[in-house]
Amino acid sequence: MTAEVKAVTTSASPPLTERQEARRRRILHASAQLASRGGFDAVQMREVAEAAGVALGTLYRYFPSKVHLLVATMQDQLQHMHTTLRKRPPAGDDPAARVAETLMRAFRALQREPQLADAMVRALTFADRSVSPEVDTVSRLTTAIILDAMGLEKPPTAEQLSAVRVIEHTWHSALITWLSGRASIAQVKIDIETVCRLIDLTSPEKA
Amino acid sequence: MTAEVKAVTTSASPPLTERQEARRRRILHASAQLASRGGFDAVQMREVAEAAGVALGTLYRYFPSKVHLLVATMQDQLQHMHTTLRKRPPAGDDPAARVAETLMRAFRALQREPQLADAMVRALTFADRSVSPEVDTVSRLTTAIILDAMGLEKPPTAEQLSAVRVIEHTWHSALITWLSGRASIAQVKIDIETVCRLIDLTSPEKA
DNA sequence: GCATAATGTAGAACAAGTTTCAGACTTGAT
DNA sequence: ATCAAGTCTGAAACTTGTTCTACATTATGC
Repeated sequence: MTAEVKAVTTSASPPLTERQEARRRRILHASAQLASRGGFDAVQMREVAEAAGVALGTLYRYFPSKVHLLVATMQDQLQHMHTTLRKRPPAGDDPAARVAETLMRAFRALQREPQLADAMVRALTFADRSVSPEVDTVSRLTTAIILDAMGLEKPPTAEQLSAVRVIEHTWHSALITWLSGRASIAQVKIDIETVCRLIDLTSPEKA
Repeated sequence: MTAEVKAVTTSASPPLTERQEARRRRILHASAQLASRGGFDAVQMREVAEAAGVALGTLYRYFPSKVHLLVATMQDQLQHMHTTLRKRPPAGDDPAARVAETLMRAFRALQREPQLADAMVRALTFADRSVSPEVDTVSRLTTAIILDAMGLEKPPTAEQLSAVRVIEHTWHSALITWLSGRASIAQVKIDIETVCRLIDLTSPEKA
């Protein structure tokens, strides 16, 4: 279980030495720490570097921009969440209910660290083309979590994958409206439940 | 038709003199111009001020941040689009098809100015709480466009409004994936069509 | 018309993300 | 053990969003 997670961490690129792995970890830790305090704005590159005990130039060698750093931080947090969620799979009867339950669980986790959520989600949606590979990794992780929650026996159909894409869209955008204070927690819940109905609509038995 | 649009432009706040209205318009024009060239990054406050022929301090009096400026720019563009769309309403048979058609039309309009779209959408999703009112206005405009496209005879049900919210979420998020090069135009089309199926699911006759 | 408050201007100053560079330290191959 | 290549450090410089200041212009109530 842990082994697989490791494999996803970062594909390709030359393997890091132990000291480098440790530096990378300190940086990500500092980033999450500062983000938890004051959100996106509180993650200041100079402060991250100092808190992690590396020079500013080194920080930029590991993460070529603030957005890269925060997206990597999100990757990191998502992996934790994925393994946590796997330990207690959702209990709903149908796939739609299970996905909704899983996403609401993730949402409650984010509510415990709203500032961290702010930093990560804002970075994710602000990311431009230069961050595409990293954002894609996050997206694949999210997809994996949702597919896991669906608990399908067979591989998903193209239609089901489309539904999952739309669920992801809704998830991200609903989070943003919540983080910027334009939607309540209750509203996000409704949005998630609404979009999850697409799963029933695309389940093979239906048609 | 034009009268109503005027009313939405900016609610409350003291009425502007003619010269002020003209300044505001020059600023928005400069903003859109620069955005069309190089997207979000190309909209530099000093350049906007110069192109609009106002002092930097004045620009900040009219729009308290770059994000405010770009969200206002989006408001402006959306209003154009709304009136344009109204002239030729979508022709589909059911509400879902009409909404999908309308959004695809809007999407094609954005494709003609991808850099401008980039600037506006990035600003919209990056906006923090201080921009909530303005972002909300954009959101209401978008909702209005979608409801228009549905062409309902009766006022929408709560369920239908939920569906519209989810459609909006998908619309924004799909745009972002397209703008950051992570999804093709075809993929966005599929996502829009997929989410629009929610409309059938929530139409009163169904239940 | 005039006093005055609000608005606009030019330009300096400040903050935080990013780049650059010279020199010290590690690492890996020989 | 040693040399070359690559990495890290510290510090300064540069960019662009934002704020501030001193002064000029405009609008408004009397």
